[in-house]
Amino acid sequence: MDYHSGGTAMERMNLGKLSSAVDAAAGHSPVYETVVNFTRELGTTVTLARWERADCCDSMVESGGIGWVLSGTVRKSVILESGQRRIVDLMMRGDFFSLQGDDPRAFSFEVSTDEAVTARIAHRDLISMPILQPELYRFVHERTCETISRLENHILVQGRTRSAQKIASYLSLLCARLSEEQGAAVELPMSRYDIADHVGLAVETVSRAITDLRRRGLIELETPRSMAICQAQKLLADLT
Amino acid sequence: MDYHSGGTAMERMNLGKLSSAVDAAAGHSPVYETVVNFTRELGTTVTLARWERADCCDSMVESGGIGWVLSGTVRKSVILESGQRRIVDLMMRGDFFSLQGDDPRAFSFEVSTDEAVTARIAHRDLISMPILQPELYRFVHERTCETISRLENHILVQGRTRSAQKIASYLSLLCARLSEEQGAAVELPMSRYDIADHVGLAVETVSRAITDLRRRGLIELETPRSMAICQAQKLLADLT
DNA sequence: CGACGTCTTGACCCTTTTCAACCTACGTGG
DNA sequence: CCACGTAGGTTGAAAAGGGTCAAGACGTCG
Repeated sequence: MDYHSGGTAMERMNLGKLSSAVDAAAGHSPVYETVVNFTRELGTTVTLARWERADCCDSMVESGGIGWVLSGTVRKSVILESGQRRIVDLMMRGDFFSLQGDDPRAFSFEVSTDEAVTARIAHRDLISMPILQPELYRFVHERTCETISRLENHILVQGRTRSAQKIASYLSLLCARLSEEQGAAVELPMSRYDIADHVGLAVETVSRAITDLRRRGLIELETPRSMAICQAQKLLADLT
Repeated sequence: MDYHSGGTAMERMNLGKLSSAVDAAAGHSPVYETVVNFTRELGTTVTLARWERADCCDSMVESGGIGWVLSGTVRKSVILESGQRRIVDLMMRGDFFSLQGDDPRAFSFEVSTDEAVTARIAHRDLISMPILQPELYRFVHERTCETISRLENHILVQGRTRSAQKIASYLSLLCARLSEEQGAAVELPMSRYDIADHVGLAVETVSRAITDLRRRGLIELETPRSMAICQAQKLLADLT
């Protein structure tokens, strides 16, 4: 077990503790189970870390390699020269992401839920993996392709020209990832500001679009953060 | 050598012919050399195909796996319910992309240059690769991560709020990928319509933005398709 | 309580979309 | 050879949409 040091408010974890972290993530999905198994099988190669809300996980990036999320939500963002923040990706339970230490774009990773547990393999360990653990390396590749799909989906969302379309398709995808059951209320792991910085709209526009969808009865908001999709088909179809 | 059948206007190729296809792609980059070597080393596992302008390369997708471009430009796109086309990714010499036969999003691949040469490994061969050819599989993973970077870059471009910013950052990235030398004139592998469908703007807005950049002296257009960036720094800095 | 962050709403202005026209290059067929 | 159609590109004017600025509501935490 490799104990990583240098995290800000991060708590070091070992594989024994993994179980509790995993149990905390309610509503296991089949894919998520395979990710947990993958993490266990890696043994000492993997580095676990537990983070709290708003923690900056930049210490992960240094050694390169790949990372994934076991619980909670982590966002990948960058600050532009203008001072604006852009969120590039949003990683939730089971999602993988690449860690490139030498990336000139200088992305940073932050936790947006109360807590989050991440795992990672350093670049040096990834190098020897195809020979030592070919099965596991294959799994890495599959998950990496899934990351590509996730990004492609987001490109399709961002490609929408009208704000209501953007928000509708964005929320559809987000809710589908957050909960298997259709129509269930989900706790959004991000603020309106986060959504705005992710889809490329002004906060006010995001707020207006969400209010609009609520008035039309396509979604329901118990609190601003707790959302349920009422008519999944219509939500997408109406706003073509 | 696996001869692929079922391509539309595709010409079957073998590895011997690869050399001529590769030589045709002028201005080799170090990364591209490694991709060519990778292709050669794969031997009979790889399937090559030569396509002509506007060819639809959907036959590639069926067997799943991964593909990459040896010369020319291929775009990955999808038709929305509304009939609009959205271009999700643009692959050029050396770029990899994932092929998922069972993808419900039903992407299609088209050649946008006079000709293009692609290579691919079927899913079934990819499965046995980590054990049989661990070195090469590692290379696949690296290139896949590069694909993630490419998509992330595009998400950043799409996140820009003003059209001049979008087009400026889009063209900067595009020209950097097309030519190593700064300020050289490049032949754009896509029409204004393609650009519009890729960044999420109306064609007219794209045309106006480009004209605007030309008037300001940031870019030069010999023909609408032949473009040179005059002031790379300023092109990006001005439009923050 | 007051300060703060989050979310919402309103009014106004600017940008982009839309619709229309026009231009050029190119290929086809009379 | 020229007329014609088509595809790609550009430009203009009106309409719609989103950004910006300003203000206020709400909950939480010290």
